[in-house]
Amino acid sequence: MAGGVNKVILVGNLGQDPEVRHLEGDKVVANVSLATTESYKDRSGNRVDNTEWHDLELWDGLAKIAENYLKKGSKIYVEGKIKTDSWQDEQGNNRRKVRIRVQNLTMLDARTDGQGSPSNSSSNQAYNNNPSPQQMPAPNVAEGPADDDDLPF
Amino acid sequence: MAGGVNKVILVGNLGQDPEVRHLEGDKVVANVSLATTESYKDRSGNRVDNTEWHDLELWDGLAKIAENYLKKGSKIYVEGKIKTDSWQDEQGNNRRKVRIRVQNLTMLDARTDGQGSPSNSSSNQAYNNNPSPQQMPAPNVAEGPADDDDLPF
Amino acid sequence: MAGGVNKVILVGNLGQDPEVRHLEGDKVVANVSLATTESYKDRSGNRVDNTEWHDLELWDGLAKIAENYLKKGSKIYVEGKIKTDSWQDEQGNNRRKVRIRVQNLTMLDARTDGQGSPSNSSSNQAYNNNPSPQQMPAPNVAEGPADDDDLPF
Amino acid sequence: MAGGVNKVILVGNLGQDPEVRHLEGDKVVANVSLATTESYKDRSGNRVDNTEWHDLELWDGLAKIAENYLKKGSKIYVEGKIKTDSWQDEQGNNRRKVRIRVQNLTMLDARTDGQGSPSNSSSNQAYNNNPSPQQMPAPNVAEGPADDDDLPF
DNA sequence: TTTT
DNA sequence: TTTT
Repeated sequence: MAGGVNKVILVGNLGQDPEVRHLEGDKVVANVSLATTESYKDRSGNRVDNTEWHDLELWDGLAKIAENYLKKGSKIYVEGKIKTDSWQDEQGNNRRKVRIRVQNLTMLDARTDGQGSPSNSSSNQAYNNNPSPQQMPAPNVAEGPADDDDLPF
Repeated sequence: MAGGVNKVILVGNLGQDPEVRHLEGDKVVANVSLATTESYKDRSGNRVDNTEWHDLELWDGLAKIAENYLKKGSKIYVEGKIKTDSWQDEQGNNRRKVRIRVQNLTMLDARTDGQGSPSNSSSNQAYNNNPSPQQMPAPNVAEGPADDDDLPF
Repeated sequence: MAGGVNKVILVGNLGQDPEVRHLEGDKVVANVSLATTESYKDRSGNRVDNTEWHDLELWDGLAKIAENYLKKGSKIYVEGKIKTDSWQDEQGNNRRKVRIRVQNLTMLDARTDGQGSPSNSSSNQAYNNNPSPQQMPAPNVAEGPADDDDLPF
Repeated sequence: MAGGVNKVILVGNLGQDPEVRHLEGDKVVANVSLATTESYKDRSGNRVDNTEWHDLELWDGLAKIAENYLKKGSKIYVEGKIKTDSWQDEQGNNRRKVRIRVQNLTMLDARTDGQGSPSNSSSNQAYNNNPSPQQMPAPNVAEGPADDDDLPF
């Protein structure tokens, strides 16, 4: 035993729409590719962008949030942990893939008009009284069982 | 460009002594393998330990700290960012390796008597010979130029 | 002495325009009031919002960023540390005020057209008048000396 | 509503034994005073220690951990959120107190001999085979209901 | 592959 | 005092 902390905090944009798989037993996984870009000036004073791509894995309630509210370009804050998957490929080589298992997600896009869903702009009234998934993103959601109650309304 | 945050926070123990290389131009790199262990009870009530290994990369002042004060078993707090190195191997395959570039390091071992180590690793010698309580290492060091002043005493 | 970590990570919106003071010797301070809102359902299933207000203190380069780019409503990510100011008030009572000393700031608003503001606050003027793609703000800025170079263009 | 992140990460030492209160309905609260010390050299090259004291509040399972395993001097990692309590004092003045509501706790002391309890040194073997509360701290515990199962053994 |  |  050792105790320990394994925590990742990212703010970035999705490079693609989430890939969501519904598994047996009501399990859901979403895979999300997230870019974090660092911007700095090099010695010559030129601005340089440096982008790191992160493979996120979301389960159950968080996966449903991803499925329903995230898409290519969405900006999110996530908290999670680093997790390395290991396996052997067809040639018998040991392979490893590092992923971020997401434990908390906050959407950072403005929601003034349905986040790119073309129609259905919804007033705040509508948000409180009459939410529907297409209109109302989940601002901050933690990992947990796959109840529909994980959806934020 | 996009702005973004790419932050990792780890608390764990070194699996091995740091590997330190002195490069030309006073540059120093240390590679450190850090274990973070998560402990939980499975459904049958048995305690299960789950260890994740992280490849840390430290430069310059932080690398010297690693060289002089860290060894197998040391417990540390680090803050850094995820960074993927990509290259082609001899067979022409694209390879990727995820590392944590360390930006801040705090030593968490008690320092009362040589961090508990009975024997005489050379780093420990230096550690034990020189310091008096008032001079003991400031266990929290940030990334920066490789001055000797990065050493905490 | 003990080593230690004192880190705060916040994502929220400014409740007011920043208050900026230019001090002697080129020092600049900005005070910013930041709301973080937590949203949950109570037992009766009603959505409840819980807002915490944080007093941020930014110095020099970060203060200039605040002065030039932030205003009431801006959404930001900040990293900093907790810091308690203590003093005696006029009645001789000991008073304490907790502030967040900001060390890193990332702007999270979309920047497509002047950050959504229709009118002409002077900071926004500067923001709108000047920029070409190469000059756009680098939304992620760390604490450091008060050079104009801390401004992201 | 707004989404938002309010996160605090601290590593430090208890200034006093925890103060624990058992409330009706099986609720338990622990108040803990935690010091985080920052160490740096001033312009004259003298080492300066700067200590910040944090008022932590732990509930239920975490409070029991505090009650059973923490004491003056213990080193811990905590994760939590900032939370301001407001009230009126006897003179009718508005008063505010900032506290850290702890959501995660990791004990960082070496466990070689009962964390300062003088006897009962326990090998790792003992840890795996035969743990008893006095010997075996809780390495990493998250906030949750007050089951005895929150105790780590 | 994102974002600006 | 923000935000939705």
